[in-house]
Amino acid sequence: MAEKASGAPYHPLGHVTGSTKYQQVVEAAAQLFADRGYRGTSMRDIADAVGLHAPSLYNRVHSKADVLRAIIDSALDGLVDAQFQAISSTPDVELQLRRAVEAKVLFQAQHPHFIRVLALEVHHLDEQPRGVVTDRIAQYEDSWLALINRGCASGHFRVASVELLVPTLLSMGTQSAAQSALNLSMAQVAYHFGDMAMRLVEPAGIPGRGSTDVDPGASDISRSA
Amino acid sequence: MAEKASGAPYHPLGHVTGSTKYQQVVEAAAQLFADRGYRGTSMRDIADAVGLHAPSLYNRVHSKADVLRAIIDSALDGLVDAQFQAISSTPDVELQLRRAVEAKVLFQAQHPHFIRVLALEVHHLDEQPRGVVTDRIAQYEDSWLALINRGCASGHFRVASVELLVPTLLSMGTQSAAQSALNLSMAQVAYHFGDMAMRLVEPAGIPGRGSTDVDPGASDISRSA
DNA sequence: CCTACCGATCGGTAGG
DNA sequence: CCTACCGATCGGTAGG
Repeated sequence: MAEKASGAPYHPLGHVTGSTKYQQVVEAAAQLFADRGYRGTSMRDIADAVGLHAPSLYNRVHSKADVLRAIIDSALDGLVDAQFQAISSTPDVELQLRRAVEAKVLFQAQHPHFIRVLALEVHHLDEQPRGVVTDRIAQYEDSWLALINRGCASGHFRVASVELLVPTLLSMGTQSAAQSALNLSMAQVAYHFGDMAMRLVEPAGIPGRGSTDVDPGASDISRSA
Repeated sequence: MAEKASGAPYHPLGHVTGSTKYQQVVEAAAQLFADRGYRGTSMRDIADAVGLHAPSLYNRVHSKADVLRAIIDSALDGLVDAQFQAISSTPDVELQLRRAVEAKVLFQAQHPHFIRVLALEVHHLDEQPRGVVTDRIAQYEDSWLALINRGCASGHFRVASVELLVPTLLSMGTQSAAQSALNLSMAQVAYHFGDMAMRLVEPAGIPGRGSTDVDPGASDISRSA
């Protein structure tokens, strides 16, 4: 899926602090894009970060856009893989959800720069590769939707709106800044988010309120503007 | 707080489709920054959007960075105001939380471009104004933390980690794309998110699991990388 | 609010 | 993997 220019072999999840120069370039770019944005980072910035001059970068990559594409593909590879492993690890839908959230939160904590670029910079891709990426993102979100729907169908989950729940689950643990300030391990953070997810799907619902009926007028607040 | 160059009066929440040319500039810039990013948008783009030539923009604003600052201030004004109104509307901490979530989700749905710029482009501000903005964001987040802590102290809420809950609450309804595809009104969407928030704080916890003890090893999943 | 224009920086190429 | 350099575009100014 991702492309490269020279002989460096591509490895989907190989950004565990890369050994090849290509991986070093992609990782340095991910950190810079995450900090300053895609348009706020020049090829000279990336070259400096890996100890090269800007024109020499083009022996490793085809273009700046290809570097962005490699980062986004890598991030998506990790998320999709984590989701696949969580779901295939057990037939228990509750355990699937808990493990899916934990695996996602852990991957996000381990690769915050890639995740941030995926979340913020997709719109800088050209139309064609952007379509491929957004299709893949849609597939990934559908796998979460299907997981929740399975749990609802089997009676293990009860949820007012699957379409509003899934984005909430997907946003969990996205801001790694606050987490690192806590005295919790990544595994503990992941576990807490798993707990929150289970709360959001539990069939018991909210005590003191019998159903999940929609009654928007019950607590409206008069707005100023 | 926000600045302007000419005689246009500044109005904190005045971006209800602006009447003055200054407001038109800020709103057009918000939409462009949200779509293409701050660095991906030129002053010429903004000028085109309001029917001016680029140099004429400087009769309305001091610089491109000032436009970004005005957008971010406006978004923060709206969030802070919504939070203040929700909390001061009732002494009931549960109702405070529900209304705070609803008001926040509603404001986000009404001003998606301003919210997106606030979330994505703060790092393009110069160090001094960025410090002011990040301080204000921290204050805003603290008001959520205090709200949850009040509920926990009074026994109305029970939560495993306030520090991990608050970011989850703050991320609710941030992606307005999925919401608009649903056949729900903004008020209904807000109500659903309010429900989710109440689920996350309810003292009953998760049935079938007695406590909120941390036991990260219970459901670990072997990772590939 | 316009035309004309500036210095700086950008992604990328030439040629070795 | 380097030096030298290109056309394009940027934020912003001059001067009226």
